[in-house]
Formats: sequence, structure tokens, C-alpha cells
Amino acid sequence: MSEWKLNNYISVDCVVFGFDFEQLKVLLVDRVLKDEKTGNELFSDLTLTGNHIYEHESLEDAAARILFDLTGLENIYLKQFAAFCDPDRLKRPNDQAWLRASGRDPNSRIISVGYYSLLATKNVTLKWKGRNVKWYPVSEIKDLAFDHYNILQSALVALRRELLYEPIGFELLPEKFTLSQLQKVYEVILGVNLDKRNFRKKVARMKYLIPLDEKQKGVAHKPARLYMFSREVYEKTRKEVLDFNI
Amino acid sequence: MSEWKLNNYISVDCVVFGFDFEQLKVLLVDRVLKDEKTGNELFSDLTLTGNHIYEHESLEDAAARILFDLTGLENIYLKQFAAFCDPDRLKRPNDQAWLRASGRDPNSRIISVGYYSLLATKNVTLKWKGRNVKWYPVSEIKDLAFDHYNILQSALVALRRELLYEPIGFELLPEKFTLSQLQKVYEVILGVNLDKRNFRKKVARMKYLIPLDEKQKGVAHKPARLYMFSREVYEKTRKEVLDFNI
DNA sequence: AATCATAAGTGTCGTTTAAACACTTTTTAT
DNA sequence: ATAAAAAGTGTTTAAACGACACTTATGATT
Repeated sequence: MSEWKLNNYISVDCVVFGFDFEQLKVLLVDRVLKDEKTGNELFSDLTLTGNHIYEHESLEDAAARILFDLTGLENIYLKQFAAFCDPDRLKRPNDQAWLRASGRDPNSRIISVGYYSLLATKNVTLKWKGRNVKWYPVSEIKDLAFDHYNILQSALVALRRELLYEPIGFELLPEKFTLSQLQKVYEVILGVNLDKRNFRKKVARMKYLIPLDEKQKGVAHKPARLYMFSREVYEKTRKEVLDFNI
Repeated sequence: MSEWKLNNYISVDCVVFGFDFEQLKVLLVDRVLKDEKTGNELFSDLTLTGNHIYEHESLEDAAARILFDLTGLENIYLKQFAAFCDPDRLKRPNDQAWLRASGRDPNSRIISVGYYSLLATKNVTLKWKGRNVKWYPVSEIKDLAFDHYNILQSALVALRRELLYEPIGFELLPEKFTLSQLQKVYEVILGVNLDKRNFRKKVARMKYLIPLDEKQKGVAHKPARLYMFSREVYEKTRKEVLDFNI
């Protein structure tokens, strides 16, 4: 057993969550491996969006870069949630073939740090035209390449927990949103049904949720009032709000 | 800017928290650098306990190994809380000298994954006799080597948060403990004073806190009833308990 | 043996939050 | 004009929170 391991590679995997007012989605890349000579497709599966880090780049910067390359957006909500390091995490046959085909030592060890980010899908125009990147409903995903299914599940757990205790639901919505849309965020991510009146009573206590003098337009029902999230109010009041749920 | 970075080193840093019924403490190593020729001490400062990972070892296993080497204990509570990757995290003069003296390229990049662990100091006999490892009160620590002060603060934030939402206070106490000792855990870590009667009402609702037919001995006051934590009851009831504090 | 010092242990009340529950209103589409 | 769709709104009961003070059991001291 060597004292420590050289040639560990560090990569960042981004679990890019998106919300379209109906479902929680995640950005996945279609990984296609073709036979070098014949050009026949050997296999095709899906991966999270990820990349190795540059030499003078922090993990956070690498994650932001990946997101920028995908969406052209900056200052997206990004949260590191875990590091993945199982020595056998890239040892499945497809993954080994993929590593060989892309010129990497299939025995090298790649440690990956996971970030999740939150977006409203309608804010996003996917930029990474060179590859096949699309939104997929999280609930329909059965398996992914590498250990990415595991990473995704781990991101989901972290997201649920974060959502329960921090105001991050807004990050999955456009700047202006309705209370029903916000409620749906909680319902979809936590997998529960919430009572509309109780939900509204609860959010009414959140000072950082600012009602606007503006309503939905073009909907075939009573138009809802729009709200926005005020980060300033949140930062100001977060210390007061800290209560100890022992 | 290279496509990705070779020769990243991965290490694990363990923030080993201990509790002695009075204070929160942390295990630190006295890092002494001596001049190669004269043997004079060039500097001495404190680091967290950490190590590089072995070739076929997961991060979790590496953290458990470090803990075992320190204390001889297994199955200690261990929680990964963050990865530290700032490209300049080892660039202070002492750190550079230390890396050179220990035969490492001072320009190599070391990415460190942080774990914190929880122990009752009275359960522990420190084993790592070769080096100077001791408990230090967390509240008295002003600076540490490398970016370890930053890592420690980050561990503290993670610990406080975890303590608010999960029953981990027990991990800092002996198997059998009194309610006042448990209350003290919360008070010290969260930095608050709690009302004894309200605290007891609250913990009375925790089914996994088992009162024993046993009392403290040898104390110069009314002896307290002893309790223990039941992991089985906790696992059974945790799903019921999940409520959504939206 | 009596007293002291120390921490354990215990209950009430007013306030806040949680959870269950149904109807009216406003808009667009037909 | 009417229908369809989602917005918006209040009450009641139960549980939890937060503030607050005295009695009890033990070992130490005299």
C-alpha cells in the first residue's frame, strides 16, 4: 500500500436542477461511444455535467465555469454537497471503455466533488451545442453512467434538507413568481402535498418574500399576485430567525 | 491553463471534536520544524489531524484509519462536511517550508476533504505517541497551520447545524449520561443558555432517549438519573418524525 | 450528628404555531 | 352568458414554546 497516491484526478460534477413549474428536472449529457474504426455506436448513456478542474482554479470556480459553459449564466446558486471517492466508482465496463477511448488511464483514480445548482428552466437556453445536453425529469431517471446515479440521489437528499431549512426554493423560479408556484416547488421536491392556506400562513411570516403590485397575465383563471425574494431582507433577518429546534 | 491538473494530492483532514462535560475540544497536532543541520526549532504550530489517502482506500476509510491510529477506537461518528481546494491554501511561508522539508513539491496542489468526528474525551486514550497530539479548547484557538483554522470553523458550522436537526449530541458523551450533560452539549456547541425545564420537556418527546434504572454515583449532590441513546428506536421513528418546517 | 453546598428534578400559564377544513372571486375560453 | 380553472381567504382545536421558582438527595464540612 503506497503512502499516498499520485495521479489522482479531481473533477467536479454539477447536478443542475431545473424546475418548470411542474417537475424537478436535471441536466444530463448523452455520452455516446463510437467504434474508432467502424464509427458504429458502441453504447450511449447519460452522465451528469462535469469536468476536470484547471490548474489554478478552485472547485467552486470550476463548477461555475461548467454552468457558464452550459447556460451562459453567471451567479447561479451553487452548493457543494459531497465528495465521491469510492476506488471502484469508474470500474463498470462502459466507464472503463470510455476512459480508454478518451485517452485516460482507466486505472487512474478520479475523485469528484459534487455541486448542485438550481435554475428555472425557462431562464435557460442551453449553449453547449456540441453535445447533446437536455433536461430530464428526475423522477424518471433509473440509472446513469459512472456513479452518477448515486451522486444524483445524494444531491437530492442534500437539496431536500437544504430546502427545509433555508430559503432556496426561489432559486428554482423566475425572479417574479406566484405563491402557488412556490408551493409546487416544495411539494415536488419534498414529495408531499401541502395545504394552500397553511402554506400561505407560513410564508406570510417570511419577511423576505416581497409581494409586488403586479399580477399574472394571460391566464384563464383569476390571475395570481407576483412575489419576489429579497436577499437583503433575508440577510438582515436571518440571525433573528435562528431558533434552536432541539 | 492546462486541461486538467495532474498530481493533485488528496488528503483527508479530521476535525476530531471532544467533549469533557465542560468545553468543546479538538485534537490538534504540534507541528515542529527543525533546521536540518543545527536541529534548532524553526517554528512550531498546530494542525488538525490528517493524512493522505492510500491507493485503494476511500475517503471515509482514510478518515476512519486516522481516527483509529489516534485513538484505537473504531465505529466513531464521522461526517464528511466539505472539500477544501483553494489553490493558495498551502502557500503561507511556514506551510511552504514544511512541504519542502517533508520532501513534497511545495507547488503541488493538495485538495483536502474534511471530516468531523465526535467523541467523549473520557473515552479516549491518545495513542499516537510519536507526535504531540493533544486536546485544545475550541474557544481558545486563534490560528492553525495551513488553512486548518478555516477548516475548523467550517466544521463548527456544520456541527451546529447537524446538532440542531439530528440527534448527534450523544456522540459527545459516554454511553450513559445525564440530562444535564446532554443539555450542556447543546449549550456549549450552540453558544446559548437553555432552560432546564423546557429542555427536559423537549427531550422527553424523543423516544430514542432511554431512561435507565441507574443513577450517578459519588457526586456531592442529588445523583442524576442516567440515560442512553437507542439507535434502533431512532431509526424506527425517524420517518414519522420528518416534519416539513417550510 | 448537624449543617452546608451543589446540582437534580419538577408544573403552570400565556403565547405561538400547526393542522384540518370549504367557499367565493377573477380571469379566459367557449 | 356560461363554464372552467386556479387564486385567495378564516376559524377552530391541539401541540409546542418560553418564561418562571422551589424542593430533594447526596457528599463534604464542622
